[in-house]
Amino acid sequence: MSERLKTEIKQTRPFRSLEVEAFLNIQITAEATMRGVTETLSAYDLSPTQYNALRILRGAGKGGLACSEVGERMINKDPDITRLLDRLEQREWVTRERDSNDRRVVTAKITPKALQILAKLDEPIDALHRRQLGRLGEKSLRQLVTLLECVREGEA
Amino acid sequence: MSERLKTEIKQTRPFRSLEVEAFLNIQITAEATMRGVTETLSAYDLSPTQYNALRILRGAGKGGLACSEVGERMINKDPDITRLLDRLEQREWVTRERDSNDRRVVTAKITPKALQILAKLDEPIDALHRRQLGRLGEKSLRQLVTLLECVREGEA
DNA sequence: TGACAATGATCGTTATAACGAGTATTATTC
DNA sequence: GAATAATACTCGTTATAACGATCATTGTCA
Repeated sequence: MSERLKTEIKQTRPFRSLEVEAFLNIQITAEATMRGVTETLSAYDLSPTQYNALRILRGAGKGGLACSEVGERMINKDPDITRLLDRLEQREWVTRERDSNDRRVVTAKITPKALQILAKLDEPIDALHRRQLGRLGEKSLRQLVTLLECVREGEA
Repeated sequence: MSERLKTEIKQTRPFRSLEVEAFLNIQITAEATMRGVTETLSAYDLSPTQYNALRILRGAGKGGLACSEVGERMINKDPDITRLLDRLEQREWVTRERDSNDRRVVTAKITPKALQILAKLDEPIDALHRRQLGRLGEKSLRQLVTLLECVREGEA
């Protein structure tokens, strides 16, 4: 961030406390780092939410995952997984079928077509993260991760 | 965050790199801390975006602020400030008028009604941030802020 | 076992976000 | 000083998100 903008933030947002400053910094940094990802994904007409869901399904492997499990693992808890998966199914990036054991459950699986797209995206996305965060070096990154995990401790 | 969930994240999202781990931690923490704010605001039927805009206009003082300036200072760069302000104006939280010097510019000002609501929200929101972040203590919070600012340095 | 609660997913509806195109006003350039 | 570009905002449209209500299936317990 430029000195100009940093100064402007301090001036226009007179922090009432260090906690508020930290909160805003988390939000702004999340937004700033996400923006690059969104731009990279736009080449494939893929939203961050959709990308997140596909990454989760890839991670789940061949067995697929129940819709509700996908929802729980999403970064932003989308309250309507059904229609998110509807859209992914329409594009043939996901298949769904009812579980035979528990017929309430619908299991979603990622298709080879989507796996190909994800494979193409891996390199650019990794490179982007290295550009955005690599500068900090291993020690600072570990520190950052630790601090952020500590923030979330209280939510349990 | 519970150990259970932390373990689950490591298992289900096998990080390809420390940078990816940091990126996801930033996103998840931003989402987690924002959730509480959203809940607090819901009592006043106020979205985080609207709240952010009102906070900016309060910070701008009596002179108000051009629509575009509001947009630039928003956390999430809403590409359609017009309709965001439309909705705030309908609820009589904002007034708008054309600048007489430069008639392209529309200046928005916060109303006393909105200032009252913000005043009521200040205490609960601050308390929330203290609950979420206060546990870290001053030293860790400063460290976190510094690290996050450092992440954004590269964006300039 | 039959009533009732809990779970998992879907769908109807409304509000908001996202993407472009369009309009009015001011600045620039030849 | 007329044509062009740049700026600041507005608006039409489509897609997505958010909020509830609903439905089918399974679990619980008297």
